[in-house]
Amino acid sequence: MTIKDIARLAGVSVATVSRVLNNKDKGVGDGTRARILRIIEETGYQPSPMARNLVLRKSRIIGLVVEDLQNPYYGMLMKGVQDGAREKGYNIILCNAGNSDERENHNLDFLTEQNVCGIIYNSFNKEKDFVLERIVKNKIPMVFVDGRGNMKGGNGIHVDNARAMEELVDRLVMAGHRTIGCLTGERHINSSEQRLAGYAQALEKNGIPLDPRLVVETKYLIAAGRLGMERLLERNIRGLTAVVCCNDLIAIGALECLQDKGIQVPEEISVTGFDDIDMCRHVRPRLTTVSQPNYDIGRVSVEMLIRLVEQEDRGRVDEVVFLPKVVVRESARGL
Amino acid sequence: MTIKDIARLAGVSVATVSRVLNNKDKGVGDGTRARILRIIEETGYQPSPMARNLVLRKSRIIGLVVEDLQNPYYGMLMKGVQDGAREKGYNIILCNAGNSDERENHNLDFLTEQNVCGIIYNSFNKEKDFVLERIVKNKIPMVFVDGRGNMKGGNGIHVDNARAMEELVDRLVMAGHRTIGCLTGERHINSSEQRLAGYAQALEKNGIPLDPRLVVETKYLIAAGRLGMERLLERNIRGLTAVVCCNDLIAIGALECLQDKGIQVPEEISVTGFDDIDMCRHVRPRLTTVSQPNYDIGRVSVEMLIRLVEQEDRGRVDEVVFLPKVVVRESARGL
DNA sequence: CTGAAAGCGCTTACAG
DNA sequence: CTGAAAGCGCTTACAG
Repeated sequence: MTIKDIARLAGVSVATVSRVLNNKDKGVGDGTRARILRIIEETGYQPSPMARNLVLRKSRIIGLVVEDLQNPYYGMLMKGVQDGAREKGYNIILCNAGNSDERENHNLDFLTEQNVCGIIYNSFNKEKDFVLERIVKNKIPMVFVDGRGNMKGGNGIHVDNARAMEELVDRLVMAGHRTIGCLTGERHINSSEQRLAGYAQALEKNGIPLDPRLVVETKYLIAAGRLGMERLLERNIRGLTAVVCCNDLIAIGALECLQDKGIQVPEEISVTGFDDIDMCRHVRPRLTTVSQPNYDIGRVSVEMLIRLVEQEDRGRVDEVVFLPKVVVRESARGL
Repeated sequence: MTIKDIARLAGVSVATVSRVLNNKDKGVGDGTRARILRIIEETGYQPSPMARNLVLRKSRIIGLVVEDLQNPYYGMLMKGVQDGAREKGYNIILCNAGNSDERENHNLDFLTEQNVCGIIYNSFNKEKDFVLERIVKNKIPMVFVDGRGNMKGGNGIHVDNARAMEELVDRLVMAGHRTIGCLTGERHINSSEQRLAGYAQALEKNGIPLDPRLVVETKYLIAAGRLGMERLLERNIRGLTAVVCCNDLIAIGALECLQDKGIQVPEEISVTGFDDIDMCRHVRPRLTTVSQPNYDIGRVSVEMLIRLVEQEDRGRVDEVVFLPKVVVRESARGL
């Protein structure tokens, strides 16, 4: 069943069918239009996206690159992106950024080969500027999710990581904590860097000097968080009563480490996370953390991208900033 | 950069370029081939998948339908499917089956409209036979993952849920448990039904009559597991020392319920899950469960599907059965 | 071994 | 308002 069949059935030319299909060019007689519509309905005809895309010289496929499919944080984001995309008739190709440049290059090859019409990039990692360059060179519209603040040339959704972390630490200080550790992700991960910056700002604001021994760099993984906490503990810092973690996975690892050592949370040490993944509600003590509207972030980013793709006004730079909010549960004392 | 440009640059016809691109029809002079290859290399030319698919009348897009994107169980599965697909140059369109028929129909519309070359279906739900019918009618090759045993006409990967659950319950009985509850998922979910069957078989095998009050139907969700456990407890069944759950989410809910009521796990009641999601290792006590090779399941299913798609021998029915294995952790006494 | 030509299913100026 | 025709970038008989 092709457009030709419909044309034949309706006794018109394919051009006319195409016109009603595209609903533009109002110039189609009401009678003709109705007849064609009825036939399309009856036959269940669906135009071939391949042919259409070929002539339009663009696909309706969006590339979505995330740092780690396994990170539960991405569930909602993906769902938001998908729902938004589907509503407008777009598809998603999902890519795992992983940690290697090779994989990253492979992803980009794949995406351009598939002729994606745009890319949503959520793996911002300062070491990966070559990615940015490649995409920009290819002139593929893109939106960065949670990239760094000054993504010149790219539109973006940002989460004000620094401010949220600052608020969290501020509240900790209000609650009487003075010696607060910080377990970060890898240095090249933007979100981690920003959260660390927020931590530093809060201390400064409260006139507490930042002791570098308080911060230890780990990775966004439970096992790494565990190790990080161990290392922090080994430093034997006097008066340590709280540690903020740059994501939930790290915090959960920290929790486990503390528990293994018989250190009470939050009585002896308070622990906080960031992201509010599902697990936060199910570990004990329940994790106090910072939540971001991930579903919305996903949705807004596709919408932004589609607007970009369809309007072709690629010059404009949009920016939407979300402010995450602190979710108080049980793992931090005094909040 | 199109095939025409390459042809011009190489001083040959597009037909020849196409031949070397497709690497078939050995009939291309060695010199010519080398020259063309070099030019392709130099220019970084990539053939348009749209054009190619149009003439070949098939896409290289695979539809992957899963029951619930949010269920952490799917992470690895998806990864396996993706890796397998990408290796062969296929794309994935991911769909959430959700619970409504409407959504399901919408998914199918979307997938056929996108002209997927095949479907991997992992949402088997007996109430959804209409889905099966639609797909079969459209003659789209598909493989069922963990569907029911007798998926006539469809190839499939099966997990021997019944046998694994039987083994688990068997071991529980060996360990001295005689009164074992069972928290199932919804009745129309195949995996749940099969796991329940395994439970029943183990009891029978051990000569323990099945008390229907011991089984309560819940859903594959933490909150539902909690409620289910509550209901089971309300029945005040004497001598209840263990409860097996048809998935990990339910088990985690059960754990929480028990904990709320101050009932010790596993000292007073043993609890087991199924699936071995990440969280199992991070709840306390760590959850004893049954693990499936999800990554492999994903990989094998794409490979199966691609073979099906490419060989066009759609008559043949393949079947691969995986046997999940029990993972002993802390939540069950005596294993 | 290689090329000219038709065709995949659509869209869109260009005429009328 | 409607149609004939060219063209999107490829593949594949059919000739030679």
